[in-house]
Formats: sequence, C-alpha cells, structure tokens
Amino acid sequence: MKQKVLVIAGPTASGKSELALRLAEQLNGEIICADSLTVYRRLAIGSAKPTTEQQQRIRHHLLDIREPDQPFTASDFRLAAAEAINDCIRRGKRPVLAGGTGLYLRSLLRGLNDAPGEDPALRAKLAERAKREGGELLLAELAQVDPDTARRLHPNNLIRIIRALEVFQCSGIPLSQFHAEHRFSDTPYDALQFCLDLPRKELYRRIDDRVDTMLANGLVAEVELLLQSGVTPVCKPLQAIGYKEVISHLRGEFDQEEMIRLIKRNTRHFAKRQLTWFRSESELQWVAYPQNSATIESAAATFFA
RNA sequence: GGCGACGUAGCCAAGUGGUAAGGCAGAGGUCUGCAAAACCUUCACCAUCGGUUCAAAUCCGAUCGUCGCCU
Repeated sequence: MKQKVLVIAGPTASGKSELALRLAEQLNGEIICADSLTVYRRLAIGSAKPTTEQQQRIRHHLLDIREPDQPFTASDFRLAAAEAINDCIRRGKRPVLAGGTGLYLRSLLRGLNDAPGEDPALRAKLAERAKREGGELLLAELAQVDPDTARRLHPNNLIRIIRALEVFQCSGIPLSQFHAEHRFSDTPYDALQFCLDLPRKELYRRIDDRVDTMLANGLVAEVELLLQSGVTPVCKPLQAIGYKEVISHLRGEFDQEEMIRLIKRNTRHFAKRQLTWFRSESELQWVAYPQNSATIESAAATFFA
C-alpha cells in the first residue's frame, strides 16, 4: 500500500501556506515544504518562510536545512522529503506537501532518472568554455554525443547544454537515454493533488501586496545582515527574486522605488512560469481559491479516512 | 485669437518616399540533479480625412488633439 500524501501546489502568493496550515490542523497533519528557497537558513522575509508562530502551530519539515552557500537540488529534495514523509507517517501524522517548486514536486511524486548528479568542477569548466566559445559550439559538441537532446535545446540555453554534456562526460551515456528509460513513470505515492487557482489580476494584486509587506518587514535589513555576516551575494539563494534586486539596490544600481518595481514585476513573471508548469501536470486538480477551499478540505478528509 | 512644435502598439521609442528597429509591460511556452534559476515564442496597416506619386508613417492640404510661446 502506497503512502498517502496531500499536495497543495500553486503559484507564489496564492495562499498555499495558509491553506496547508488549516488542512494540517484539521487532518492531524504536518507540513512538508516543497520550496527551493525556504530550505535555506537566515532567508526568512524574502523567501516568505512560514513564521515562527505558524511553525509553532504545526510542524514544518524541510525548513532551514541548508546554509545559503550550500548546494541543494531536486534530488536532495526528493530524498529529504521522502524521509520527512516516512517520519510523519511513523508518528501517525498526515503528510501535507505545500509548495510552488514544480520540479521538486515532480521529482518526489514521479521519481528522477539515474543520471549522475552535478559535478561542480566540470560545470565550471564548461561554463567557462561557453563564455569563451559560445553556445553554438557547445551545442554542436553535444549533438555529436546526444543528438536527441541537442535538437531540443536552444544555443542560448547554456544551463541545459552544460547539464547534458556533464551527464555524458560523467557516465558515457546520453541524457536523452536516461530520460527515455525513466519518463517520470515512477509513482511512489498515492497523492491527492490540488493547485490553487486565482484570477490573474487577483494573483498579481496579492503579489504586489506581499512585496510591500516584505519591505515593511525589513527585507533590506535581512539582506544587509546576510551580506555583513559573510554570505556571498553570488550564492544561489541570493540570486532569487527579492534578494538579487535588493543587492543591486544596495550597490547603488537603482533607487528603492525601482527596486520595488522590479521585485514585483519579476515575481509576477515567476508566478506565470509556475502556472505554465502546473498546467502540464495532469494529476493536479485546479480549485478556485479561496471560494472553493471547502472542496479541498472535504476531499482531503475523505482521502485520509 | 495668433505663431510654433508634435501626434508611430498599454508605455518609452527608431524610422524623413520603397512596403514599420529596439526596449518595457502583457500573453503563451520549454523544463528529469543550479528551477524564485535558465531559455524560447508572440504582439501596429504609423491621429483622422483628402491630395501628389508606380510607391506615403515619411511630401502637400484640411480637421481633431497635445504641448509651448505670444496677444
């Protein structure tokens, strides 16, 4: 019998955390955050991490498990989340996954292929070459060893070209072969999945409000503190929306007003990308939120009964 | 009332006779170990009417509108 998990997905600022909290309280559950930013310690305001009070109400897993300069990947998430689910179930708690990082959710619920993991040194070397020689050349090189992957990649898409090259150089097997063998066909969990659906205008309004709140809560001070304590501005989480703009502002690249404008705009773009991702997830049930949240509540109760 | 300048997409804006650059916003999409990242696609008959011309956003006239100056 597969383990049962409830999944609350949705774009940023849609109200996932709040709903997940309520569901966890109703169902005797605990929350597992599927979020690539809140795993980092010391990023609280800009990552919209659940507050201390919220964490006191319900236990949250996978928060604050890395330092800002430590790597964390979809694979790490999959392992950590699986462990957290086990932990919940062992103690008679219902696992409620809440988050907006589509790839994390997918790799947990449908598995990940067996391709080798990241090789930072090789990546750095390839990135250096890409900068010098250009994407076309690397893509041509990839076409020699993995034509299927090369065909679907744009020469500007360096990150993917580099990953495909990395996989081949580390394993001697083309990435496309790993994909063909895997096809996201694992189904390790019995998952009831919802995606919160808000009218676009309403979502954008909520994003604007949330950014204003972050600033009022001291986002700039949070970033200053991180930088003062020696966290490098180029580490991954500080390249995230909300952090990178504050850093640029602190460097004098633009004023506060422009910074706020950019954070709001970039967050809207991000939400749009999340929606595109979630639209292609066939298992997700879209629910008008908050109007139909009762539908989720009753379906979840039945699911776990 | 007179004189002058201007009127190109939601916004900024290039183009001064040969069939509408670019940026931003918006929309759509890709995504299998960096994913709040990275990448791609898409969006105009040029204020209106008339004229000149093989050909007009580009020249001429009128109208409307905006801005500035003058009375």
